[in-house]
Amino acid sequence: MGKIEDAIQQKVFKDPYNKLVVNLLYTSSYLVTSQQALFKPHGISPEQYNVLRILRGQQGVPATVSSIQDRMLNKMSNASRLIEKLKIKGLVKREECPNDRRQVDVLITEAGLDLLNLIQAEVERNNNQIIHLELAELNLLNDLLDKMRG
Amino acid sequence: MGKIEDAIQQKVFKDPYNKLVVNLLYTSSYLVTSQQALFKPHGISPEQYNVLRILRGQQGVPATVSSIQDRMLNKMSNASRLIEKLKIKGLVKREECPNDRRQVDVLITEAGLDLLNLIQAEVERNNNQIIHLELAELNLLNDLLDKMRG
DNA sequence: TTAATTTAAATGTATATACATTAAATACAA
DNA sequence: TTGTATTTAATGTATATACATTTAAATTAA
Repeated sequence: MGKIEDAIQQKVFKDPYNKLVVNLLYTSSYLVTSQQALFKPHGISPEQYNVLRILRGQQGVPATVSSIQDRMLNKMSNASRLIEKLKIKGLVKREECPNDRRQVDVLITEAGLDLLNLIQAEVERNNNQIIHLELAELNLLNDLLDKMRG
Repeated sequence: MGKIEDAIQQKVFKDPYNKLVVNLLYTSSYLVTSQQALFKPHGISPEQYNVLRILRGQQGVPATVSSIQDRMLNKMSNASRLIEKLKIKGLVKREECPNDRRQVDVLITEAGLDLLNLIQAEVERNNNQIIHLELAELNLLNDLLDKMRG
C-alpha cells in the first residue's frame, strides 16, 4: 500500500486539507519524475512535451505564444523561451502573425509530430504501469480534482 | 465548474489515464502557485516550508540531510543547498553528527518554529479557500491518490 | 492626427533544479 | 592491517524557473 503517511514518514497531519495538499504535491512529483525519465532519451522535458501536444491538438491552426502560455500546465514557465528551445530542436516553427505583428504564430513541424507519435506508445505503457486504478476510479479521481478546484 | 477540459482548453483526451496525468499536474501547479504567493511575504518557498515542517515533526530529534531528502515532496530538489538557505535565514541550525562525522544533524531553530506558527493560520485559511471539497470527498481523494501510486 | 495606454513577446537577472562529480568518513573484504 | 567499496554531504555546472523590465505594435483617448 502506498499510503502517503509511509511515503514521507509522517504519521499525523494537521487536518485532511493539509494531508491532501501534501498528497497531491507528492503524487505530482511521482508523475513528473517518471515522465522526466521517459522523455529524457528523446531530449525533451515534460512541459515541452505538453506544448507539443497542445500544438498537435491545433490540427494545423497556428497558436500564439500567449495562447500556449494560457494552456500550459505550469502557468509560471516561460512559453517564449520554451518555444525557442523546441525551435532549435526543429520540433516547432515560428511565423510572424500577418494580422497582428506583435503576435507570433507557432506550429508543430513534421519532426515534432513524428516525435509525438514515437513517444506516445511509451507514454501509454508507462501510464498503465504507474497508475494503479480501475476505470471507475480514474473517472472518480478526475471528477474530484475538477470539483476540488471549484 | 472547474473541469480540466475548460481549464486548459482541451476537449478530448487520448484516454482517462492521460486525462488524469494532465489533471494532476495542473492541480499541483494550482496549489503550488497559491502556496508561493502565500509564502513569498515570509521569504520562503513551498519546499522550504515543507522542510521546516519535517524538522518540527522531529520534536527536537535531529534529522540528517539524507533523511530530509527522503521525505521531501520533490525528491529531486537539493536538500543540502536548501538547508543552507534556511540556515542563512536563521530558521535551522546544522551540527556535526557525533557518531558519524559524514552526517550532519539538522534542527529547526526558535525562529523557524515561530515562522511556522505565524504561517500556520494563513495556510489553513488558504487551504479552505482553494479546496472546494467536503470531508468525505477529501478522504476519498486522499485514498484514491494513495491507491493510484500502488 | 498625436500622445497615452494596453498588449504580445522577448530579454535580463537572480534563484532553483537536475544531474554529475568530488571529498571525506565509514564499512567491509582480503 | 590495507585496500576497495559504500555512504554522506557538498560542490560544479548547465538548464529551467520566477519575476521584472524592455521593445515593438496595436488600441484608445484627446
